[in-house]
Amino acid sequence: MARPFDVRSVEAKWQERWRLDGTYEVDNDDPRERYYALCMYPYPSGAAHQGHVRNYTFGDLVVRYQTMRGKAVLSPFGFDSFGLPAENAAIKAGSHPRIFTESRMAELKQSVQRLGAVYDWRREVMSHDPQYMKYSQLIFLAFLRAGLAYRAEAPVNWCPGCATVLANEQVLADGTCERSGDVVERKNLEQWFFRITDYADELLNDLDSLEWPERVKTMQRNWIGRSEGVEFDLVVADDPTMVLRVFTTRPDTGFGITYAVVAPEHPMLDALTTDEQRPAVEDLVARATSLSEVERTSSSDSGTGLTKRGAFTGRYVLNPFTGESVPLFVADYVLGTYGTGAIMAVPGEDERDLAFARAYDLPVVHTVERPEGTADGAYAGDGSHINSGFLDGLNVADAKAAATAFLVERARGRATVNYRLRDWLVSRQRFWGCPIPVVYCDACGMVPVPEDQLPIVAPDDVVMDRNGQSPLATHAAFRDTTCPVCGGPARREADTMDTFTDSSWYFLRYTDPFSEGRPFDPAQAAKWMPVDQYIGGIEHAILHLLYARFYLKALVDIGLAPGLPREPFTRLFTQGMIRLDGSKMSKSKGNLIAPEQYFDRVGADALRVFHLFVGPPGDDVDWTAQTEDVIEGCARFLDRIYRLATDATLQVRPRDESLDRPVERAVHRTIKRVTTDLDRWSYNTAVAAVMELLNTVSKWAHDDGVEPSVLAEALDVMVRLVAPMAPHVSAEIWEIRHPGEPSVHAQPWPVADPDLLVEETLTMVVQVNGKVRARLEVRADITDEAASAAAMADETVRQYLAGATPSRIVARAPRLVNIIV
RNA sequence: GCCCGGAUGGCGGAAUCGGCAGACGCGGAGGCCUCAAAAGCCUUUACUCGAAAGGGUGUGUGGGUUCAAGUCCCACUCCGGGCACCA
Repeated sequence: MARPFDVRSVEAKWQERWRLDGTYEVDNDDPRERYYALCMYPYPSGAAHQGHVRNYTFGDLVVRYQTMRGKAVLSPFGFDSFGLPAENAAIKAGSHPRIFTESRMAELKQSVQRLGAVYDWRREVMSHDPQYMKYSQLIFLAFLRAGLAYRAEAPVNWCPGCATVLANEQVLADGTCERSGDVVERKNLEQWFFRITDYADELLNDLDSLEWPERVKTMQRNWIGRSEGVEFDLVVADDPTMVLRVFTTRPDTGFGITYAVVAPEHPMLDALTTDEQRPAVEDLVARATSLSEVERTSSSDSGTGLTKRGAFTGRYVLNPFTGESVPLFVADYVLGTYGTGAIMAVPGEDERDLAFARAYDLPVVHTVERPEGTADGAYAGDGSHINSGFLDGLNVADAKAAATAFLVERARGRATVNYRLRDWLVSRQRFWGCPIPVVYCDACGMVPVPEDQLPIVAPDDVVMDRNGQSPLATHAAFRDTTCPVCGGPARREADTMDTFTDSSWYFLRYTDPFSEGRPFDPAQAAKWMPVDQYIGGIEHAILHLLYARFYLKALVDIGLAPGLPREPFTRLFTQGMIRLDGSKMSKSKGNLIAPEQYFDRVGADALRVFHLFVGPPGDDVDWTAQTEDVIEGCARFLDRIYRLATDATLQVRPRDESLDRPVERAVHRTIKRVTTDLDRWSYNTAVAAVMELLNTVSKWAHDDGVEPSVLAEALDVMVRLVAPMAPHVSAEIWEIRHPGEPSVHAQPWPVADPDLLVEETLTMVVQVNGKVRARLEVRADITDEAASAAAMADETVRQYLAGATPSRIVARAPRLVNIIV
């Protein structure tokens, strides 16, 4: 393409100028209204790909737009620089993860700068920076003091081939290791946890106040999985001293209990098992625990989607409602980790219980009357109770209340709430992460590292091989230390923290990046928090966003963040993915389209406009053969603005109201459209609106000649409207048109003149029986009566009426009249 | 299996409150400029019947509400994403 200007040198020139000017560096005491715009900090996987480009294009548009609206915009950048890929690459190359990480950060930074995205680089944060680690560890210790961090045994994915722990995403759907192909086992290890479940209710309730996409809020609600129910005791039939605690959300169906189930992990299982049943039970337990979690839950059959495996324990328990003895089973469909690890089974109203009852030939009693024609499966809906003694005739809600009262009185029951959410397991048996700052002393036990000894940094001289243990566990100089309490020999914790802990507070460090002695000064953070606009991928809808919300609430509660809001991100926008040949574009899939070639060929501005224009920002983008053409079209659009705005050859003529007024109206309508579109995340239509304006102005200028003041106003507005979208070319045009004046990016955002938004006349549609038959030019303030009269008087309309008398006329002046005959 | 999205020309998409379906762009067709090409500019482009004037049809499918439905309601099909036995 022949361009009217040298894209590469123009873009390089402005990028250099923005860097030197520091326009987008903001101080915490800036007097302007504050705005915190944030893109999720990236894992440095190398040079940027189109997903990054899309993310930072949106983010930079927000930064530049809000700056033009007069705000002090905090726009920081940093790196989620700990993580597994760098560690694996280092193992493969026999190198150090820092080397990979730092070179990749440099590449990504370079791409981001060539995109023309502007940041306050003084505030850059990297999670592997010892200065950052120091405070990640300090927060951990604060959590520990506050009782929010604790140690417990937990099962991990253990690969016998690699002799190491795998992350869930490294375990394939068939339960094997993605690297070695070995069957992954479950193994119990002592692990660190954070008590996120203490915040379950608040995390759930506060979602209501957030301007987030509904589907993200729904995903978080489901993840937390609050359910109200009753806990009560089932008494063992032949030994009233033994009771089994169960949890149910359907106490009202209690008359339908025909058996009960304990989880294979249940602590009382051994005591509950009779000698003759012990072999069968042990067999079932061995099977359930030897399988990986994936395998245990993935086997299916066609009917219910699930195969239930169980064994009779030899015991019976008493149904508290009927006093009958029902058999007690162990089955792997009951989880040890949820509720009490044991259930009452009601196959009449629960699908899973029904599947088990059918497999083991257990009786089914219906306790809720089902509507006519309901399939003969388990019925979970509302209805009148039957076969239920004192509950008969009650609906589900009333029966629940009555049954709960009954259980509270007769079976040591209590109303309770359970959550699907579990505590956050933060231990990782990894090298390339933030070490957990505790030591183990033979005399004193677990001892926190004193804060003045932070940060605990992993040594550089480690051997990155794959012998199965974290390099930290075998590195004597790191491992062996002295106890801070008694001075005796001690071992350092060899595990590192989940990298989600790093990303749970980086946005706070940005507000006060040089803070010493504490993660951030709450007074400084309070100047910016909460983040006004957070932008990132939908893939972080649950974990990252939930953990970050938990962190801030906890930091406020334990005194590290007094005065801060309890929610970090007011508005969230989740951008769509870029897909190539139907699958997500990502480094791990190796299907990246590098932006560099576009920077060289068409320029960053054209690529930015493409990402804004191609479709709704929240939708996925398919990168296809046509994409190249669309990007060129975007470059063409920018070239046309450039040519028109710098064209000195246009014919000049005197002002003519009838020619110029429509152009002025178009300009101000466009200001209105673009402004509302930018505010409602409709970037594709905002670009389209500017394209339309360009077409209008361009046609007018060429057909009618130019009235200089109208043209100047139109062009200056247009350049300001595209400034957040295509910052380089707009800055260049502005400089040509206004030499010596402040940059377009320092100009105020245009404001629409309300007088020019009011239409004097417009086109009214006349329908006959709902079909459009005529269009009339009418005054904007026409009444319904006058509109109907005008419609009836129209010659074309009369032809369609063919003399018939309308039975009804619907008038919606000034838009439409519908004549019904 | 459950939950959440989505389906509109050849393609990406627009239609903010139930009121002109297809804005804007890509691609296609024709033309201007040129020795020629590239670039640029102009016209045209949902489908269909028709020589034209003009008519008919049309927003995944089938029903419904309404003067009027891409938009609201019911049932379904297909596609994408998330979660996988949460009692």
